[in-house]
Amino acid sequence: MVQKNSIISNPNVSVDCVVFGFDGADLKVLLVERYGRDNLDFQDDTLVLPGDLINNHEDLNEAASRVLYDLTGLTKIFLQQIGAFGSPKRLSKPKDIAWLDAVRMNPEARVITIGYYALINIKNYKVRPSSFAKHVVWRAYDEVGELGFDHNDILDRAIHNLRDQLYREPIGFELLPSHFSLHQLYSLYNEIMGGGIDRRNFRRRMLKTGFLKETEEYQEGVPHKPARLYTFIPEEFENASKNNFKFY
Amino acid sequence: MVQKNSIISNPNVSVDCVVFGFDGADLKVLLVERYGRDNLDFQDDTLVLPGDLINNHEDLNEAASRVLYDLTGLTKIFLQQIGAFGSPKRLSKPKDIAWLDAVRMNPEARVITIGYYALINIKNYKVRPSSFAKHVVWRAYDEVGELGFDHNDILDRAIHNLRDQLYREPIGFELLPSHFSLHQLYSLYNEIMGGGIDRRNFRRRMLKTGFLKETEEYQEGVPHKPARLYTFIPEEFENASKNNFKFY
DNA sequence: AAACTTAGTGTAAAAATTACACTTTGAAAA
DNA sequence: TTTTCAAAGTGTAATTTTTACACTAAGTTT
Repeated sequence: MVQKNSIISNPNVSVDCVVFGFDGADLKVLLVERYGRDNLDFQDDTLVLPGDLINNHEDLNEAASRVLYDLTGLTKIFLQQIGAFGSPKRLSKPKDIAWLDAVRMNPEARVITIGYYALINIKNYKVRPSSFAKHVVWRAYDEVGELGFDHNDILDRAIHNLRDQLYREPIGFELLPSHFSLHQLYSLYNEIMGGGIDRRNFRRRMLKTGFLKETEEYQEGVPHKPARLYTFIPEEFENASKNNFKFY
Repeated sequence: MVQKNSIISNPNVSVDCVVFGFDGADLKVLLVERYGRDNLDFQDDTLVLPGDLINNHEDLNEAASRVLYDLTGLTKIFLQQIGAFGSPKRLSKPKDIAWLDAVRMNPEARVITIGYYALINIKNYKVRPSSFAKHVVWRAYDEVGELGFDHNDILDRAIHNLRDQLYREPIGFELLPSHFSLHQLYSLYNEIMGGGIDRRNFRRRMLKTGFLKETEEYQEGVPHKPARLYTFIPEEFENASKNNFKFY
């Protein structure tokens, strides 16, 4: 168990965030263009998840929150840890090695990253004129290609955890405005879960949970019958439906 | 996102394992007495989860496997990551600080740990005459008291993940001998899930899954009708019951 | 006024879940 | 050898949950 005389060099530890948003039709992921730390001129066209090294005295969740704050200006973002990624072979793609070289990092250097996923209401997100706004891009989940480092692995775990959690906890609201139509909610579930949800059954089931409250507001500016807007009551979830919540 | 000129000192990274076993009645956890790295004489009576710092070039899972191998002599143990624990305040209990002092570690030093949980067949476990066998103890889950460091937090996450996974994947078999009675399996589920499972319904449901195969063996040495033994067929789970598996 | 588009609604059949008690079998005791 | 003991093994009916499915209502545009 103890490993007596081997020399252990401490790895760098970073956080990387999979930020999900929903535009009404597609599940989107926030990506950034890779840049060089202390060498900001260097840049390849590789997309990566937003992330950063953790600071001393910083909680892991705090580090993830900080990354999100820098990126969006938002605090109190829904955030969930999905695990640690630490294979020494994380950085093996030629482009990754070129990047390491450009930023003068030792390719042998070990980086462990803690993955998070976050849900944000895409409308609340404002490009930050400071920071890295100009390099930030929303990309449809289906169209995310190859990312740098091992970020596709992190994304895989993130979508898996998202589906898992969406199935069992009322977290979908994090992706929507505070007042939303049942159609918006339906589209969100149907999209994330991969389709096949019955519209009528979904509606009944959602309303039966008791944690949606109807408002007196209606959709505006649509060329057809406007839908009633609802709002989510977290307390009702906590109390009433003691974990019987389930969706498809 | 980038944090320009702050000095970042790399934390130590360790793995800690919650090793579960089942003795037929209780869910057990494997604990070790804390000792001092490079100072093996120092020891307090505090129990902790088995763990170690990761080596260079070692995958996180490899590190966890190594810890388990050192402890049990077993390879190919069921192992599941449960996440990273990295609050800078992890080491705040007086005893923990005394320990850090005794082993000459800087109390400011940052340690991030990756938690795992493992399932082993308690009968296969042999105390290793080398290593730390004399300090190893199986403790009933209900009777684990206060552990050192933040290991109670890790244990909480582990039991939560175990229940979650047991509910959805056929992992209970990892805790049993390869041939087992339905009663053993029932006790295991009932114990881990916190009781209340109907014996007859459980039996029917389990057999209906199709991934239990009956053998021609029977329980021996019991003072009553001996139960038939079954065995688990992983392939049947993979193919047939495409994720429809669910228990209580 | 007609056409278009999405909102909004109910029911019946099938499947899954739950609750529940007696008979069988082998070993041990009388 | 008979009785007793302890756990093994078995089935059904009621309830609940899930699924499949199509038409009317309402507001906007043409």
